[in-house]
Amino acid sequence: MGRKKIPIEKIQRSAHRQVTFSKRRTGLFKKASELCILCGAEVAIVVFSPAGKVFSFGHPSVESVVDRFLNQHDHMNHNVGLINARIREQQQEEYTEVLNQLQAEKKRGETYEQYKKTEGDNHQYCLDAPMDDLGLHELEEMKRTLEELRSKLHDEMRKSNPFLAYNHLNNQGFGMVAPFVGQSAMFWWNSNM
Amino acid sequence: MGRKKIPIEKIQRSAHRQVTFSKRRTGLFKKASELCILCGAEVAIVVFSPAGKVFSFGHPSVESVVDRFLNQHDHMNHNVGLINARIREQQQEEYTEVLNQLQAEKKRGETYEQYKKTEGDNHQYCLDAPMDDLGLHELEEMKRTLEELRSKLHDEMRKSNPFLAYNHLNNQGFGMVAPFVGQSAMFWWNSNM
DNA sequence: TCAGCTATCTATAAGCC
DNA sequence: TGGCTTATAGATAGCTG
Repeated sequence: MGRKKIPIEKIQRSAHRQVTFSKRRTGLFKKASELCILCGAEVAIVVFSPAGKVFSFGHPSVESVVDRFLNQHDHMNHNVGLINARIREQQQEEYTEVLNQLQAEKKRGETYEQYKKTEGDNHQYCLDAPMDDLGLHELEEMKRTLEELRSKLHDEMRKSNPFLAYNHLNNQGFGMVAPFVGQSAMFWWNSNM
Repeated sequence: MGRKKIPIEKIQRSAHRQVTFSKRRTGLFKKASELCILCGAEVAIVVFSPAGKVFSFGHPSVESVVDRFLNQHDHMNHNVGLINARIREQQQEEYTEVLNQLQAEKKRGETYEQYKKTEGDNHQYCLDAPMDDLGLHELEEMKRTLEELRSKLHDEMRKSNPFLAYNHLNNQGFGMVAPFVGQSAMFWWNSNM
């Protein structure tokens, strides 16, 4: 692709190889995200550069997909894996985020604008709204909203109520999205797990 | 790509979506293999179709790459976990004190008993239930439930999956009740707080 | 390193079997 | 389903600043 066709064999020049690695890795992740959006697939990608640097892409997260792959017959591990996966979603490699931002900027408008209009500018989302149809843009926006909200709450709690601030720092409770519950994302916990 | 440009959003027609999924999955794996060959990278990809069918690509193998990924995350996050544990310890004292203050503020009511009856003894709570009427007792019960859950999960994870156990010990996630959000209590978590 | 810039090359959306 | 074909959209190799 590009100015010349190159043979599919190891690129000898190190600098050249590094550039190609970056570009193609980005392209690979973009393709993966499109596959997720277009087809509703779940995808996890882990890439190690020759230098040993790691990059990953995951939807809904690397861990959830990998765990499902490794433990398809173990429901306990599956559920626990999902919990942890959701918790760690925000630790995604920069690529996922950057990619989403890029897409958000490029594709801003259309569906997203409509969606935002109906939601208004209050940046409030109903958490039990159907999630299936939300695309990356919306999810990204929602994530930002949650982060903002969390930040505000954190500050608010600290100055108004030490107990809540404590909870924030210390409680071990789990919040989890249970995507398998149905069309709605719901937050729940259960002591019998 | 192709005859027409299509928007990157979920394809509605099922048959069409299935075709696109197959084609793009093939393309994704091809891109991945080229990345491996051209740049000497290690790549693992796991894909679940909406129907739940799994496909994977790995070089040298999915397992080797995933293992490397998981181990690396363990190491990276280990220290963070230690720090957090210490923070929690330091907050313990304050928590106890403030809890007493909270007790003074909260009133108990029959609502709790009714609520508990309808829920039965399974210790399962639906988080989108109205929370406004929950008093201190209820909150404490919830807290105990969460602590039990955490403990069980911890044990379970330790014996079943060192990686997950790691996650549990170190995750920064939290569940919290946000009484001011509205009539529903919502849980969320965040790995960065 | 790092971000554009195109000329080219590849992937693929629609069709058609 | 699963291949082909073809017209286009998208990815990217080689360069440049």
